[in-house]
Amino acid sequence: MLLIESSAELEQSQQRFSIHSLTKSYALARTDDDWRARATARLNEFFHEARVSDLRLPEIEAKWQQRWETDELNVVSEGSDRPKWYALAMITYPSAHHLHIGHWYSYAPADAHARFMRMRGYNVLFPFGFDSFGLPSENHALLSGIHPQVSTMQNIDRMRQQVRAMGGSFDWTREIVCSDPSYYRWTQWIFLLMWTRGLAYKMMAPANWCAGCNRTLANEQVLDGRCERCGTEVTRSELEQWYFRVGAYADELLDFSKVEWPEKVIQMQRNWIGRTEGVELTLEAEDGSPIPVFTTRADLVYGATFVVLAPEHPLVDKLCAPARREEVQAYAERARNTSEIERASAQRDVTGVSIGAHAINPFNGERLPVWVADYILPTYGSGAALGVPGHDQRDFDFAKEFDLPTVTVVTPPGWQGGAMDYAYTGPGMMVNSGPFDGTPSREAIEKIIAFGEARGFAKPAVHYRLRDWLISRQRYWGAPIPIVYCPIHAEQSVPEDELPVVLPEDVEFASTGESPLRRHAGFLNARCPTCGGPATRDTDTMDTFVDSSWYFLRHVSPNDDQGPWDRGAAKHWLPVDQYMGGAEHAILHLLYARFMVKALRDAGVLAIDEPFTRLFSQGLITAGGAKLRKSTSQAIVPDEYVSRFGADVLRAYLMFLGPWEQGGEWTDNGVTGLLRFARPIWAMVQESGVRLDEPVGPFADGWPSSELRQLTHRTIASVTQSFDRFRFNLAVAALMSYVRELAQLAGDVRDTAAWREAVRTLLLLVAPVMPHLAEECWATLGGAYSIHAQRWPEANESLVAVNSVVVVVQVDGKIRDRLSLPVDADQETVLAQATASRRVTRLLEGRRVAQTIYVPGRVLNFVTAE
RNA sequence: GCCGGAGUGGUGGAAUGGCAUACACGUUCGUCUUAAAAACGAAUGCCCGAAAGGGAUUGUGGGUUCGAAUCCCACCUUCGGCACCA
Repeated sequence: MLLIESSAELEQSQQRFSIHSLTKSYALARTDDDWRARATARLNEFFHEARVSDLRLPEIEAKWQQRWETDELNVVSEGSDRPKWYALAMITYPSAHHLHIGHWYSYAPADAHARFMRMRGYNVLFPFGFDSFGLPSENHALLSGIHPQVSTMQNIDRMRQQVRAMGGSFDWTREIVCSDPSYYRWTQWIFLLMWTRGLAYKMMAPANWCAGCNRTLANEQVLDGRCERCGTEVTRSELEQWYFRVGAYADELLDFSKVEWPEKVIQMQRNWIGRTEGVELTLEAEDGSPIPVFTTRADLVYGATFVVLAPEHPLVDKLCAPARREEVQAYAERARNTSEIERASAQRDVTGVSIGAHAINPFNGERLPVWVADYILPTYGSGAALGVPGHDQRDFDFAKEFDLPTVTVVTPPGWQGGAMDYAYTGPGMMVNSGPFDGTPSREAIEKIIAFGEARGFAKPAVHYRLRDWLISRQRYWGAPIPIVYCPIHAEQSVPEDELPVVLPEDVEFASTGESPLRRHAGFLNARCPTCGGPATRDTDTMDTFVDSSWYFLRHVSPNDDQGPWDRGAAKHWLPVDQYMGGAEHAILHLLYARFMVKALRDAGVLAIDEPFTRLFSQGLITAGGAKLRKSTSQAIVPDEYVSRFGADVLRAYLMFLGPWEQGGEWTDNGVTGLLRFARPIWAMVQESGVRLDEPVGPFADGWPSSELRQLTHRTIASVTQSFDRFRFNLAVAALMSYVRELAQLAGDVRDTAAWREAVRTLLLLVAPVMPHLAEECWATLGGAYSIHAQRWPEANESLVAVNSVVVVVQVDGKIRDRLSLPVDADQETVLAQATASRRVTRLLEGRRVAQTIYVPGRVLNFVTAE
């Protein structure tokens, strides 16, 4: 007989329990028909009672919400000696007039997890904030005439109420509102710090302009050539704008060794940063001007037959032959005016113009014609590229269109030396490459770089797709950029003690969308901090992503007026231990926040490297297949469900829908199932006869006590593990099974210690999911207030351990019987029982058993010959 | 085109090398009711069968293994990210 697992592995496998095996073992061992029938009859009666008991969750919820608030139950204590846990759900944008089901989907599980961590003994900081600057409020003001300040604060009030009604255990004393001067004062302070350190700079550059919103956009805010907010085609316009030098941190931003994030998010950030290693070659134009070109394929340099510059390239003008000037300028003009979306959609249309100049390939001295073409982007690399039509499809198409020669320098498989009808991009042997002929192309890359480096026309170079973060917005409702312009002293920062630069309230919104700051004399006119003479303020405000890239730092000391955060508090609380939020912020917000933290660290005002140690990226909830976005306000209003079923039921339902990271489709089909879960808990508690202020007492041996205790402790293990892994759906499922089994057992175990333990445990395990119901039941049974301040139950390992197993008997891999055996049954016993099975012997009759496989505690497989 | 995730009953989902379909929703029948609703109970993935029982089954096709939803290869579908990026 072949024993698959060693005994050490067996031991391990017995201790290690999967959620599935626990679920399976829920079924009580006692299953004789007689007992089952009686239990069922009792159950019937009991659930009938449950109906009568008339659980009124909305009333209970209001009561406890009030009490928790009065008692400041959720206010975190600074002096605790418990380990700290900073849990944070992504800051909310209060553009909608109310919370929709998507907000609930984000906050309910986050809240449950924070509650779980509190009960596990952590001192949990769990604050809430509003990312309240931004375009929608301003656009709303244009239509309604209501000042953004007013509408924003109204929205915030409403949302605050709703979050409370949800039973969120947020610490409201640490709330922040980004549009409050006490907050944006420090946003401005951070801006100036960046400015001082050269990380904020002003530059004239083509910027993404959205005519719909009347503002510039960061690259990250342009989706498929359109504005992420209003869908208007983005055009490029030459503007002087403020940038944050994110690029300076590109390499460090690629280092994820200090975070435990989902691989998917890390991958997306890597893509976005887009680091490419290559080599920069310097070609020389015939007039002596150096033309740097970037390439990742140094092995192809001998295959270059032309050079292409971006239409915007500064050398175009200088090198252009007089005869071609007119045509080239027209082409460049056209390219500039072509929006991104057109440039992308005109996919295979190859366009370009020769500028009538030549550059020398330093490797072989060949004269290469110089062209401009819009497939070369001014912002990537040096804005110039070698055209290698033999080995690059775009170059190939280009050469074909304009009759430029093609040279093969890397042999394709089976190449006979003829002309190719496509570009070969794979590896091969070097040919037509002077001294490098016969070298495998992969090796040639390094050799050619070394060759060029030794002669001074090549140097290794790294390029990034990531570009600096454009933060200027030509709008009113944002944090003003604290810079003034003096005719004598030019750009000057507003002195720290004059911060914040406050947004004037008496403004008129122009229907054009032009920022009212530009025409507000009181705001515009300032004084030069150096000479005291008249100066003009910068009228741009900062991108709202600036506000949200540091708010988690402010939460540690939200009312500090000496600095953006208190050093001691920051040292204690940071970084955020568990960050939770939508996958749609995987790039923008998370990347900016990481950049900000690194920049602040290097400025010496912060001592952490990463803002968020753990990240949970939750999925989107959809309705009718469409995204529930704040912009498409076809929102489902949760308040209705709250008043009908109770917040606890809605919370539990959202957690039960499926894995949190996957998101899901909203339907109200299954809500009643969760009501059917809540009601028996309530009814059972009423009938339980348990007093929580009395000791549990000594446990009895034997049925039903020991059975019930096993059930209880396996449930503890399973629910705990599920919370740890953010599998809220499984936690709820385990609790549903537990309730059912308890109801069946109730009649047999009343007045036993095991029963008292079970009821107590049930309430504790339910508390994170249905905090109000749990608190109410806890109080009903005389438990010490509050259940949410109790310790999470510990699973007793010896009760969790499985003591009897079902061994599956297979014949040729097909299951033919199941044997119920003690967990320590030896092989002989198992084999004897298996061979005694009629179903097995029948199949083995007349066949020879060639091999017997036994996996202890799991499976016995008879493999027959022929 | 490149990178990554996903595909399991009528539906949401569970199981990550060893009992496929836990837990729910829905459906059918039943209890209660004058009736309906609600509530509760029983049955319920598919095919054959009155039943006992048997068979096929985790997007498709192949492979590895005593054993595959799970690992490998190819393909299909779908979602997300990147994309004239040199």
